[in-house]
Amino acid sequence: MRIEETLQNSITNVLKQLYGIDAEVNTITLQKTKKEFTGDLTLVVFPFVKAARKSPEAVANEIGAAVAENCPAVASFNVIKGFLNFEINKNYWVDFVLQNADAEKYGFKTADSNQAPIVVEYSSPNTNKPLHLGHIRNNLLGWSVSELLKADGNNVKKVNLVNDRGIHICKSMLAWLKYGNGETPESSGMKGDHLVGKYYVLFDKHYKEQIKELVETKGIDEEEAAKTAPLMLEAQEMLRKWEAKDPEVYALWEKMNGWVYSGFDVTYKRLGIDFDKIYYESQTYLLGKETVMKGLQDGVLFRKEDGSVWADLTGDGLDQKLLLRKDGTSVYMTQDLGTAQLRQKDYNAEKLMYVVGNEQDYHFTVLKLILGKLGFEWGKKIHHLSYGMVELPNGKMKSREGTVVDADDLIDEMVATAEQTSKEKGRSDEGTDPQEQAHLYYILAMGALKYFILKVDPQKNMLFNPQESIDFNGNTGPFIQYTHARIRSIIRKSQEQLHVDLSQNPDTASVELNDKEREIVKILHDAPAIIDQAAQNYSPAMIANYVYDLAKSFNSFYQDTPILREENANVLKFRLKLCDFVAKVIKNMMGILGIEVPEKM
RNA sequence: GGUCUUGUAGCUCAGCUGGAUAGAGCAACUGCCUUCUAAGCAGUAGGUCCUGCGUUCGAAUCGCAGCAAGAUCACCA
Repeated sequence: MRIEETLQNSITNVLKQLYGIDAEVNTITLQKTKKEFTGDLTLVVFPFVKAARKSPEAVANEIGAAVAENCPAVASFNVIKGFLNFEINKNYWVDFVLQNADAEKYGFKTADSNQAPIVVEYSSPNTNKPLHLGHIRNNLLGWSVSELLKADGNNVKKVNLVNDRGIHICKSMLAWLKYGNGETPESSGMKGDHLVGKYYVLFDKHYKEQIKELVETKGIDEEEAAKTAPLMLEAQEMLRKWEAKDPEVYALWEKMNGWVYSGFDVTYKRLGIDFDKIYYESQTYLLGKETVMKGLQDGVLFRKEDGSVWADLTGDGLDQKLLLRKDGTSVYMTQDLGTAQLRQKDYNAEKLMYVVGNEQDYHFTVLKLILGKLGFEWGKKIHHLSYGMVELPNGKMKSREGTVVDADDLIDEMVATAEQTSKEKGRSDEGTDPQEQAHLYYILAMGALKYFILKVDPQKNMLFNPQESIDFNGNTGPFIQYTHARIRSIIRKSQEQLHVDLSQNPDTASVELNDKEREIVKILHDAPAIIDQAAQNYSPAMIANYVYDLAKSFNSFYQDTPILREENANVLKFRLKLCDFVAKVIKNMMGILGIEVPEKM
């Protein structure tokens, strides 16, 4: 039994015996004893002093004495004001290490693949432009939360919904037809998504020129000009043709989307993210339309005079929401009604999770409400994992102002920085395979980037300053990767030079724990609770902060405690076991973040 | 204007369901490589936890009000 549980039980009994207090076991909360006091776990006794009718110190002393009496694992206790600090027997910690050090995934639960899955949608790109830093946060978060939920024992399915249809892609297509001269990714050497993005920008440029011209020559206002500019009319015409499945338009659409997909694939691969299933909006929006029509028939929705279809949410304190335009075409909400159903049908999910920015909070409130009105009970299972925006020092990224941080560029820069940093440290040792070297730079770069993004609480907006490249020192991914590499180096040497047999446990009689070791052991001991907590909060940031604490404590220990130079064979072996345990937990926790850890660096 | 989110050191962030003297990293300043990898360690300095009121034995944490920033309230997605 874990020590917290043992103590909780004992304390519950003691409270009953001493004061007749009936406390639920799980209401007894123990906290970690602060560093400046001696002890491992602390009980705050203030909640019981009233019922006990004694001073906090007296209560703490009485409880402490009784618990120490009953629990062999308690080595001693001390009382400071109303705080009862228990010191746990060294044997408990030592045994804990030896019993768990060899576990491949300490603290991880295994998922039952038969249970209803949590379906996590993330990424959800538009196919008209390449991915940028905002998408990076979404992708890393969605992937990592999925892994986190798996680690906590859930069956998880990762899905992507590609927004492949609509006026935006028509704009790129039109511009390519007009100004592209048949340019392809092959002919230009450009990544497909960037090539298509280039024409999206080009459309906007020419479109703006047309508007300006219209305003100047015809004297109409800008709003009117925007609606009547020939390019816009052509784009809309193209969309109509697309919906009518005009063969030429359709073929072009497939060709250009194909370019984008292969471009995305490269970026996804570099980011290390993947999906179990990919949905395409072009294949789901019709179901949304049908659903709306049915809702209309059932009288849940209503039609306005102009023919548009709406949901009335005024009874829920919200507004009316458009679901079908007067010309019968669908909007964003319409297709989301379709995809949600399809997904529910495909997976019969326990939870439908959407990793989408907080700018769409309103959309998801409405989506759930409308699904409920349409009679879909499972609408309640939708959970919008809402995360904050990535901001630049001068505010939000704006594609029109050219302040977008491109995903591919950023990754390239990170890799270059990693290589440069590595060389400055004189770590580009000769003799190593260049491919291995390149892989190291890549995982360090991605480690820095991923950690930088994931360590921030998802809910909060975060700031990225392109001027100051992401750090490799301090509270960073590479710091943790470095710690891992150091440990692996020690383990290697213990095998190659000292031939220590780690498959046998040491005799623990002579093993004592110094403060640093005890600190590390306690952090390791927390791993299961941290995974649990992080999963409940959908927060990879909690994992990031945990693994940083662990690495930091290890480095402090490493600095002043000899490991390979330890002469007592049992102590040596115990320390190696502890090191190995730390390395594994670092590796596994970083794995949840999607960060690889190197054997050497 | 309504709704939602955020506000902690110069900067970037932790601080979990209320608990002891609010913690890290970066930047600044001091030390430590002949010893297991210095991408490290040890230390100094840096705080009106946005403000006020309330709840509580106890509030950065909970409630209310205010201030500030952001998002949203589209026949965009």
